[in-house]
Amino acid sequence: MGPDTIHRYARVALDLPASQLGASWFDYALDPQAQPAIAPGSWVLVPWGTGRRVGLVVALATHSDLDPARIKTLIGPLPDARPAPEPWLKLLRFAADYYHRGLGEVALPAVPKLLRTPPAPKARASVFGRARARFGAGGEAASPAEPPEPPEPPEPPAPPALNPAQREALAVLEASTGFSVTLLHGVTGSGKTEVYLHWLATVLARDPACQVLLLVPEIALTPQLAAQVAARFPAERPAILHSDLPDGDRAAHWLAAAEGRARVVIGTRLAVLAPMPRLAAIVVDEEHDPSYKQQEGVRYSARDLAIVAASQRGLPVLLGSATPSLESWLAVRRGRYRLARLPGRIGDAALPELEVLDLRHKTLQHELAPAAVAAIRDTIARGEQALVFINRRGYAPVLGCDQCGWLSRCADCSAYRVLHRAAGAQRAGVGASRGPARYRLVCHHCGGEQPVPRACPECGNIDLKGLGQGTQRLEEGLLELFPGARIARLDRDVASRRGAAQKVLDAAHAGEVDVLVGTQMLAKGHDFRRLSLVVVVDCDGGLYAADYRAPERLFATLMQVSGRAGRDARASRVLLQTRFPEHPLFAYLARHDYDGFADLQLAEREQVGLPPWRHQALLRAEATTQAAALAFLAQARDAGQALLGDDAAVTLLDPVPMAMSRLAGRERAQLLIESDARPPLHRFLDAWLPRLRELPGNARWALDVDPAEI
DNA sequence: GTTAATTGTTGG
DNA sequence: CAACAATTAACT
Repeated sequence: MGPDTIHRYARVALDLPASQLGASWFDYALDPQAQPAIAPGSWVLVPWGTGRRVGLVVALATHSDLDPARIKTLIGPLPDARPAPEPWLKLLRFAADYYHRGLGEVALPAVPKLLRTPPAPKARASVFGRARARFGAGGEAASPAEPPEPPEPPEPPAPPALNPAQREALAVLEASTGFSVTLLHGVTGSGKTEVYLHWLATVLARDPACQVLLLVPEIALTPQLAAQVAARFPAERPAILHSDLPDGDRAAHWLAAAEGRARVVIGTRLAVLAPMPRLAAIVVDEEHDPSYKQQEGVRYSARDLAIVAASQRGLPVLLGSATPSLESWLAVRRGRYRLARLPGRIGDAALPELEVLDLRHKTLQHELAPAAVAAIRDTIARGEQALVFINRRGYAPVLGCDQCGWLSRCADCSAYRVLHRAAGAQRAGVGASRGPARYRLVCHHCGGEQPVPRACPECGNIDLKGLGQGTQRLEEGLLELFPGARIARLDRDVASRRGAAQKVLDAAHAGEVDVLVGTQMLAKGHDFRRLSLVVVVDCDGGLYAADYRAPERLFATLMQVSGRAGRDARASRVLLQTRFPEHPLFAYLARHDYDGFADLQLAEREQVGLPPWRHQALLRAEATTQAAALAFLAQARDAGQALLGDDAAVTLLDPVPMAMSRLAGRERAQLLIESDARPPLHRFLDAWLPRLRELPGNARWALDVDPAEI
């Protein structure tokens, strides 16, 4: 095609499920005279059905295979939007290929809703202008293509001195040029964040216009990190990106990242898909955390995409963790990633003593072993804090009738509805059936709620009992065991009220809490000064679970929650309650021996051919009946096997119902695809997916590459 | 014989 | 995916 080629059509990617649609872009007629501004990477408005949509131009073309009568005319460029930067498009193209989705499905959800909503025809000011004005002063005055004014070299406050291990890690990082992946393996409290900040300071100082990206696993960790960044780099205003941001803020911060005005971007997994034209370095904190894997829509791994982005752009990326993922650990063992270690805690702090409490043949009080009760009592008496960790929120995991065996099953899911005490309700008697208005049954999977039945629906028994322990009941039990102690609870229910979580944390930091009870939320990133005891109520969930990743996750969670103890040089203890004290996981944990545990897990997985040695994709299907879901997958497998012939590079397993086979009234099943190498797997998927569209039946399906939960 | 709910089709 | 049409189920 010469420079004079007349492009009559634009190929536009839209946010539509391309794999089931059979097209990853749509043709629109283009008037070359009227619209010279439209090129690949342009954001445009197009007519779609009765309305209009925002799309991304992926190519221009001289002709279309479509009947010209069906082709509509492109409305025009999206007012005030700047073209998508090429390095960003390159990452999106990779993600679309790798996860087998259309470019539009990847690109459009990566843009804040406010910026990709077609403006009302009579709109006066563009949302882009407003978003620019909202982040930082004066940024919107810069001419479009120009990089932002280089900020004055900041005068950073004297940063804390690094210990030898931190200095060595920093030296490893600073020695890197071009693409490299460094795994920073540092025990809890070893000062990983300080290494991040020192490293980013040198990167930012090298080029006054460059940008850095810091990924964290949880929204709750962003304010803390943003405050640290603001203190260290007073001249920079970090852009914050996560899904809980109000629409206006999200647009403003995203645009500041996209236009290079924000030099430091801090965010959760979705931040990896923010365009950053002058990106120079990436940090992925707690890289092992399962939250980096998106669990709906395009199921990408933000950690993996961060590494791809770094590789495409020739940048260094730093992965930090106390318990690295086995994927990263294997890459270190293979020499693909560098390893830097922080083996000890900073200052005088020692790692806590871990003890396993055998729950068998013990009389428990509120599911606590006598030794745990005694340890909590001693801790309170010394004026120190205890953390009691339990992974189930609510009052009791299930309501049951001991006359006939009835249990509070969810009508729409294969799960039990959890007994919850209503917010604000004070301690109410003992049994759940007393004071019916104070309690309700909640499904943690579909959100369905119902009042507690007055009597057993099966046999009419009045005396229904909450079985087992949740955070609410444990809080109640602790109040009973330690009258007068200040007890605070933190879980998703508490945190759902705006500011409530911060209030609990502030109180804990201020020393106004003796015992903290809670879930995962308490395990991550917090630095409680007076905390000298951690009790894990139940470790057994992950020990013999069906999911092969369960031990890895349990090890990481226990390490993380243990790490809350003894951060200020006090002697500290961690008590792990279990009915399987002989399980090898505990021995590694007690020795703080991540390497030993990881090597053992890797060896086990190699033997049975699981990731990270082999590669997987998962086809999920849902339908009104389990039979329909399974039938769809059986046809899919047959079609796939026909494509494969006797090629053994890819294995299709039998369709099976999912672990949670029924969710929100839909029956779900899955089909696992395995391969020793990625290329044949992806070649197969490319050939296979278009066929699935042709299959009869009304199952909904979606592919998950590198599934996290099986 | 109408309305509501569910399933299917279409979009460039 | 969302809008819309077509078909089926639920009712005074």
